[in-house]
Amino acid sequence: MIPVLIVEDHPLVAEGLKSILSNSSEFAIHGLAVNGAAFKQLFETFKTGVILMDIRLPDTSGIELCKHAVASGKPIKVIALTTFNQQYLIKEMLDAGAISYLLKNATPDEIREAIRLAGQNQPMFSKLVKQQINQLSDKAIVLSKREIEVLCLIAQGLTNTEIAEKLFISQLTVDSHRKNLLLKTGSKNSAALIKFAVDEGYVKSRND
Amino acid sequence: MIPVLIVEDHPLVAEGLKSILSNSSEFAIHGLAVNGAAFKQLFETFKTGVILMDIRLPDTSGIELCKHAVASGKPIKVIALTTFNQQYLIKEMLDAGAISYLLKNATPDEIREAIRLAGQNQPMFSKLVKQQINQLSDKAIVLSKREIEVLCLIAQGLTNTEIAEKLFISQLTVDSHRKNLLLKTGSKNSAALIKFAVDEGYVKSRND
DNA sequence: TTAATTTTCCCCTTTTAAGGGGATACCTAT
DNA sequence: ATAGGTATCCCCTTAAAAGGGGAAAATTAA
Repeated sequence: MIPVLIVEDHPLVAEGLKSILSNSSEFAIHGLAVNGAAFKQLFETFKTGVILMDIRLPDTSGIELCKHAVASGKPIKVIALTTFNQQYLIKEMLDAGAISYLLKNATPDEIREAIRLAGQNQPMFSKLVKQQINQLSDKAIVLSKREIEVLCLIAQGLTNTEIAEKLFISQLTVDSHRKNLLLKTGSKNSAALIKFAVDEGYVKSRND
Repeated sequence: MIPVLIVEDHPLVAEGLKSILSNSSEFAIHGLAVNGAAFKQLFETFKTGVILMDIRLPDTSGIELCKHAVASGKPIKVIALTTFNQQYLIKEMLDAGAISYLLKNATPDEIREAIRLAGQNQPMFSKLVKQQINQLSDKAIVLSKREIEVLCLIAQGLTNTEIAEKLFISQLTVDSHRKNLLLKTGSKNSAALIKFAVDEGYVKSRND
């Protein structure tokens, strides 16, 4: 019996997970956390096993919770289970110590298999996630903290002058950041840049 | 027993739906369609009842399927069940004849209640969807076909000149469309415009 | 303590977008 | 038939972004 802790705020998905795991005697559901606070409480009594971790949560991020879990030193494995297949998030999640990364369109079989594998310390990734990871090693687009900061302000419609005022730096500096953003992301202009930013998860869409 | 037809391509969500409906003797699951083709086939033998309809599907849109179902003249009710709460999609779906619109973070109780109500020809909407509908009547932002066309090309990074060439119209016309887009959406510049466009579902994000 | 990267700042020119107008032809639905 | 919106095209000016450099501090990592 592999103990499983589910972190998932969507009732329907949580229900689906419970359903596909409870039919088998292989897995023992330790509990369901619908937010970060609930997770931390449930995690205290979780000695070993696999954590199915959603990333976008009401009060915090699955990335933070993953770090928290890994830092505890307990023999646990974290499997990310989310709708987002952005390089950015995948990298953060793996850096945080997750062993596997599945998309929410995964089949029940895939999820069960991922849990089994995690128990044997073996990773598993959705097909699309694998592609992203391959591209990661190839020529990863790495934006600096400041660049992401500027990017988000651009997405809000601020001009370089306004951004400069907001960040207490010269407009010329913002100009540079903007130019580097276009260069790094390969975008032709602001419009394409923002499209890219939303696609890659640098700027959150209202629907994410 | 209310017959229910589920149209849902995410296995986990489908599993969740089956689980919350099969525990009760109130509902009879007629079948699960994971795409438009499967739906049309299952729908042929579906005489009456409620359809839980996802919007984004692999081969088609739930909006089209909803129109198809309503056009059949059968005594059926369509409930939209999706992650998207964009005004644009809500309007399209309701225009297509859906009676209710729920978001995928709905609770099992809410979903069961929505099905019951639909059986009595009564609508039900998620809280956030209600807000969107209220705003719809207030001051709906309605973009014309051509404007949406231009908007998508702007999101791809094309300049007005390039868009003009592509659409075989004058650059000045594209200029006008762009100005109207900024005006209608209340955006200050292209960056904010594209952010808005993705948020509202006019431009599809890779993750939608 | 180097080396590498990031952040900061500056020069220049050209292109594009934004902001302010207006106007005509074309659908489409009442 | 006429009104409302759409789509088209045109004028003007100013503001902002894009594209091309370069370079000195400040961090951060090796």
